[in-house]
Amino acid sequence: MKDVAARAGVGLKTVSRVVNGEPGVTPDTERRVQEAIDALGFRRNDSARVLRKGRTASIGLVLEDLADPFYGPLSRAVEEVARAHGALLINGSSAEDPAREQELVLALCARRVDGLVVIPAGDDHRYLEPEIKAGVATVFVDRPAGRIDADAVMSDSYGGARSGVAHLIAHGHRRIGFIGDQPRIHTAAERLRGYRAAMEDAGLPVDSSWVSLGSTDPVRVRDAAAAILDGPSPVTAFFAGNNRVTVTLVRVLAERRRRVALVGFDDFELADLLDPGVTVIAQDSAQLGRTAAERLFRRLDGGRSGTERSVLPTRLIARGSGELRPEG
Amino acid sequence: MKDVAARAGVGLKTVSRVVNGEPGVTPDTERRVQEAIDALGFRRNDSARVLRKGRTASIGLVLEDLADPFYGPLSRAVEEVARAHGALLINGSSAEDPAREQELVLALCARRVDGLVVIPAGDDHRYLEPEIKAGVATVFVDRPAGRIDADAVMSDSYGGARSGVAHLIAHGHRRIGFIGDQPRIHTAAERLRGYRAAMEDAGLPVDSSWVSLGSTDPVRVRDAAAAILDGPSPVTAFFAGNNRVTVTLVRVLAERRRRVALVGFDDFELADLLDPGVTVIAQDSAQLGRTAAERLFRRLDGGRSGTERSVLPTRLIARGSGELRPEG
DNA sequence: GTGAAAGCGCTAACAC
DNA sequence: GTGTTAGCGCTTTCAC
Repeated sequence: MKDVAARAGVGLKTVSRVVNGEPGVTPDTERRVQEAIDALGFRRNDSARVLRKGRTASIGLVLEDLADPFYGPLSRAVEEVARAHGALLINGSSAEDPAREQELVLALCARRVDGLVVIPAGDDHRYLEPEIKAGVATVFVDRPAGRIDADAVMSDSYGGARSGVAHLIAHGHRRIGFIGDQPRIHTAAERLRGYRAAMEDAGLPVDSSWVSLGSTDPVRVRDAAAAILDGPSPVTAFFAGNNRVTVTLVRVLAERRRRVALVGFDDFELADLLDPGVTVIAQDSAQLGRTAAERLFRRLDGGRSGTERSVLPTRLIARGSGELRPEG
Repeated sequence: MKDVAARAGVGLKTVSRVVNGEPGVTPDTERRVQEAIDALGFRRNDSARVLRKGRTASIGLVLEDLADPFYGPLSRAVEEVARAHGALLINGSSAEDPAREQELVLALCARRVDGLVVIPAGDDHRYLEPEIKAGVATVFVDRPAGRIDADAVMSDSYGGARSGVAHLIAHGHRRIGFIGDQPRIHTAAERLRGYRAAMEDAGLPVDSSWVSLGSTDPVRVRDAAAAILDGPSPVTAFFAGNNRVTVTLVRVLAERRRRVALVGFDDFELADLLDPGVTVIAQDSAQLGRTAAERLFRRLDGGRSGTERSVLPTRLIARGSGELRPEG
């Protein structure tokens, strides 16, 4: 910038004005400056700008896994909102590891992102307290923050699971299995709670052998399903705790002679084209991201209100697999 | 940092040493500094650090759409490599709009990212020349750069399409349709070229009504397929130019009485569970991202060699839809 | 082992 | 309209 000023024979501040489109420069001067800029291939260094202005015009997004189809639309929605506010998106995957989440969040704070959208992997976010106090707007998505009071935007896991299981019960099932993610993950626990509530509503007992929580690794899910189906008290239907589990269960069930009903949490592409189509409790992950990002920018734009929690509704989409009658 | 120094009763530089784990500080001093840091909730401001050091330890990734399943694994792979090199990933979607791509790339350069991984939307990247000259390492992925000489990592679109179409021909098809993305997109053009080559290899004519290039919007693809199937010279098989097209074609073909064979470029989740399973030319998008990111860091670590182009092989996965015999 | 001074590239505040 | 000065928070250099 100094070089540009020298070359154009003007002061530093005049260049700054031109670069930032500020008023108060004669067209003629502006032209000279512009020429110098082009000749030197000058581009403003935003790091210095940030240092001076305090705001980075960037927000951080921490999620579990960029490659998971559930997060694609969410991430995209956050990006769109950020873009509309002139901000860039820096993102990182925690790989569902609390330590890595913290490392990532703190790295983003060190970069002085203006705000943070976090899909938490851990359940203790007290490490964020000083940052939030220092002005980093933070919104949690999909799951609430642990041990601190913070904004959160979530889907109705409990209600969704409850209605999904009730749907299976309404179709005559009495022995229903539940395979979900690790119980320390909030949504997994909530969905399990929804399952239990639906069973209890209908006066049905839950055999502990029907419930399996753990990693969503296909091998684990496959083993769990086999144990439930081949055990002493086999189920006639499954409720799958998420996307990944549903897909694996579709594979497992396709290999079996006996038809087992299935309702999964989360919609997924091509669910309608499978045979039978997979009945799901759909959540709108893009809407989740959009709502969170909008909340974030509202905070950044001065909204100093208390923390809010929003719960977005889910929607049952019947496609066949959840309407199969009990068999065997 | 100044505050920390004051509180600990030491010089600024000593704090800096402690924060960066540099040697030359007595354990006792270090402890005092650490206490002050904790008490004040101090975190180093990386913007200032960047300004001084010149490197940001972050790389930019520009892709078409974060929500597209093809880019998830790619993005994830780039992130993993970046992480291994201690860098953060800033990313943005171009939405296949050249202007937006340029805007995004320049914004990233203004942030002084150390390097750039770009899936180009446009076909003229001369705007990047000053940046590259200024030291921003840049690697193009999936498609080559336009009008500049730059590193690129791509899948073998031509060869893959050619082998896919040859596969259909080997199963008795003589009238094969091609539906692909807009021809200005390099991969789309290459795949079309592969299609033509395979037809020519077999001495088969290509009726111009069999070929349709354009947006991958489902409505557009659906209309194009209908026109080809209901036209005067209907095909007995389709080659789909990408992921999105394949999925739409699966839907279209499922609604028809007559079986039409299908081979698609790009694998996708659940392709094996459809009926018939979808035969695809698979490319390894994670490997694409990994290779590109590694090339990038090799450059950043001083590799000053000339530009390289790598072409990764594709793999035909036969699942049924591509092995259907001509019908009608 | 430690600290003072200079300066990275920019913008805010205030002269001219 | 335009230029000058100070300083954002850190690292570098070099003296102690």
